[in-house]
Amino acid sequence: MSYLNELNEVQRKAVTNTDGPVLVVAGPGSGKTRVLTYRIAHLIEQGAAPWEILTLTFTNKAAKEMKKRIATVVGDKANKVWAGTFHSIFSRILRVEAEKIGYTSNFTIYDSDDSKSLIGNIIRGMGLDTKKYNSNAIRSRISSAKSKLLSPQAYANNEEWLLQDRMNARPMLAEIYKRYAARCKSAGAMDFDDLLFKLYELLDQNPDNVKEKYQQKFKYVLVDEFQDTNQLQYQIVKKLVEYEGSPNNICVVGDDAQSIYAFRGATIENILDFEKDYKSKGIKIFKLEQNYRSTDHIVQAANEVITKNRKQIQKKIWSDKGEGHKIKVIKAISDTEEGRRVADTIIEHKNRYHLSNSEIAVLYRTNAQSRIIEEYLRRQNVAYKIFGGQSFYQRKEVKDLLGYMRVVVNPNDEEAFKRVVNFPKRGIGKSSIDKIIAFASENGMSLWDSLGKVPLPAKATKSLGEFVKMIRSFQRVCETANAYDAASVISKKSGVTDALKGDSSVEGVNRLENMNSLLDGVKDFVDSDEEVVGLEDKSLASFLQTIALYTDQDEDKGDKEFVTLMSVHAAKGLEFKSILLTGLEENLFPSFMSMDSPDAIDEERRLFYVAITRAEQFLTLSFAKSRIQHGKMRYNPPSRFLEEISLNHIESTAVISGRRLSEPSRAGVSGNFKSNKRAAPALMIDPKDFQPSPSSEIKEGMEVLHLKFGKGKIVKIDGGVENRIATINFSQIDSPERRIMLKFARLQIVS
DNA sequence: GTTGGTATCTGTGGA
DNA sequence: AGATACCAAC
Repeated sequence: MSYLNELNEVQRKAVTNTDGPVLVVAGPGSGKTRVLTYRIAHLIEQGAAPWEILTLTFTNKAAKEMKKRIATVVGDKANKVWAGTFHSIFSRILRVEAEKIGYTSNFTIYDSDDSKSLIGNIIRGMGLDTKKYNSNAIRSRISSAKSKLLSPQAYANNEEWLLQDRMNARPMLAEIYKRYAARCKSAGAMDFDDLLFKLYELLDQNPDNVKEKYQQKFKYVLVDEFQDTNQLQYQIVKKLVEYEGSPNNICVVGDDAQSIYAFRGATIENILDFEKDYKSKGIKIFKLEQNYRSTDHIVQAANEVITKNRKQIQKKIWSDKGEGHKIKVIKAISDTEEGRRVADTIIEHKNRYHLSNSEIAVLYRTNAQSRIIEEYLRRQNVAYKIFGGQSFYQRKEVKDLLGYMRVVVNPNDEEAFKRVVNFPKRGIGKSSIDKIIAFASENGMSLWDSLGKVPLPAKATKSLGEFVKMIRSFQRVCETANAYDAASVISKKSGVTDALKGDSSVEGVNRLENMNSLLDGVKDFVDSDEEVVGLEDKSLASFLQTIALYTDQDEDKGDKEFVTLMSVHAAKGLEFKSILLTGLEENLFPSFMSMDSPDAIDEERRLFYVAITRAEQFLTLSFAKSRIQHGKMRYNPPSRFLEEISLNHIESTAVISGRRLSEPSRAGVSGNFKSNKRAAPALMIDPKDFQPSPSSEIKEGMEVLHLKFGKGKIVKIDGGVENRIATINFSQIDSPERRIMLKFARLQIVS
């Protein structure tokens, strides 16, 4: 058991206390994954059967990584451990038990686009105002209802929720939820929340004692990232663990300070309550506070920031890695300058500290920020890879081909049916489809089953007949063929690839390539000999269920060296020698969505905490004074989180672009990063009196007004047509001569 | 039913 | 800015 020697004392206790309930509070970089994997390995070494161990994670990647590390201790047996995401493990169980809840095992998984589209359809079908009933808002409301265990019936009887809906002028929400659930059911589809909710219902209703079956099967239950679970997930876990005579072998691992998924129903109360819930069962609690990842300036900055939050489990992370480098702050004038300077910093890190690309990551709050960074990395010839954002599976052409596969596997799948029934065009238009939908939902049937029962124009009837025939022929292929052979036939005969072959534009070629990559993906799935418990066949149905829950960061890095670009959310659980965290501005990070809620701000702060604790040695924080957001120039002040780090952790007296940052601002706010007089003078002009002129009208010699710099005279204009730069002499400020990009400038012509 | 255009709005994170 | 929704003309 040499692996026990690789652990510190607390870690070792967390690994070897295998019986009864255990809570491991694990700070960032404290060896959490090591504890979890060694604990599982230890269980197996002590005689537990691998298939009796259930380990729930949030990403496929985490599960995969864990299995790999378990295998280094116990060998191939590791593959028999049930380790996976909540969604993937539960969908495997539901596939087996589908008949018990009125589904078939080839049910479809609706992604959020499918859900949104179906909800939009229902709203329009009910004749409701699509502005009041915004399908995204409705979808997230339904999602949060499910995550709080509210079925449509329970919702309709819940005064609190109904009242909230009335106050939001959306009294029909309960009805929409009811219809949505019914439509999913007749389509043989489950959305992401259903994968949890239906399992809960299955265990709760317990047909054929299915609950006992799984209680007995899973002797040990482990949950990673417990702070990100929602009520529903916790209740399911409890159902599996709690029964008469249960040993309560449940181990949850998490860090309340890293809870960043409240927006999808996660509740920090789960980890806060866990202790209480299992006190009488002899819970043991272990706190991992030593950070093995980062040097001290980074660790202390993180501690400082997180103390500003109100609710938390007391703990203080520490490191013995030495002081390390101070945190560097980049203050950029614009988002493009930020991109340029981020790229410069990366070059510097590579040259001066000999970091390789793979040791560097650029993080941002929103995926939309990646574009500018990308541009400057390309200019500097730095290899990079963007994670997240629009995923491969959300591209139109990929969805089209997937749509065919889905209809073949489950012809009741309404969203897939709508997508492909008239693609390529075969003369089945909106009105025909609307008629079918109306008939189907009135009779509680699927669209597919309604075909032939609805009178349609002759042309539509004929094409629909051919469509049905084609799908049936694909289904026959599927009876014997594996996923790849079936997918190849479908892609050829359905006409989706032919529709693209004529398109020789760059995008067209790209689309065809994407479709081919999808086919390659099917092939990989078929050829892979990796053993996954609960997933034993290579059918098309099996492929679809796998990829529905498959996400972005699964692809291996390969041997290519690149700088990683990703959102802060996506970076959770990862670490890099150098982290560049960008866009630290109010309304961006913290997000504007969080501005009116202290709880939401706390969550943003935890997100910031997650971001900075990814860094091992170098942390660079950047913000831009101006940035194009949603097509408009925005001027956001520096993020409050920057202010929350004390200056002694920040590099070189905080001189940034030649100006001291630490001068107190005029308003008397003791902010380190609040603008001071020289950096950005207070407004000289009342915005009410200010009307910017179109930049195209600005010419040399004119007198103009600037909100902050006051009156100025245009000395000269140079630069290209698209990028005219004016040199302006502002007589009212200290250093009067300024060079201003006209396309960004807001100037009012005086004369 | 299809096509192409304009108007509108929304606007984070992700299984 | 970009996607989507809607509308008018073919």
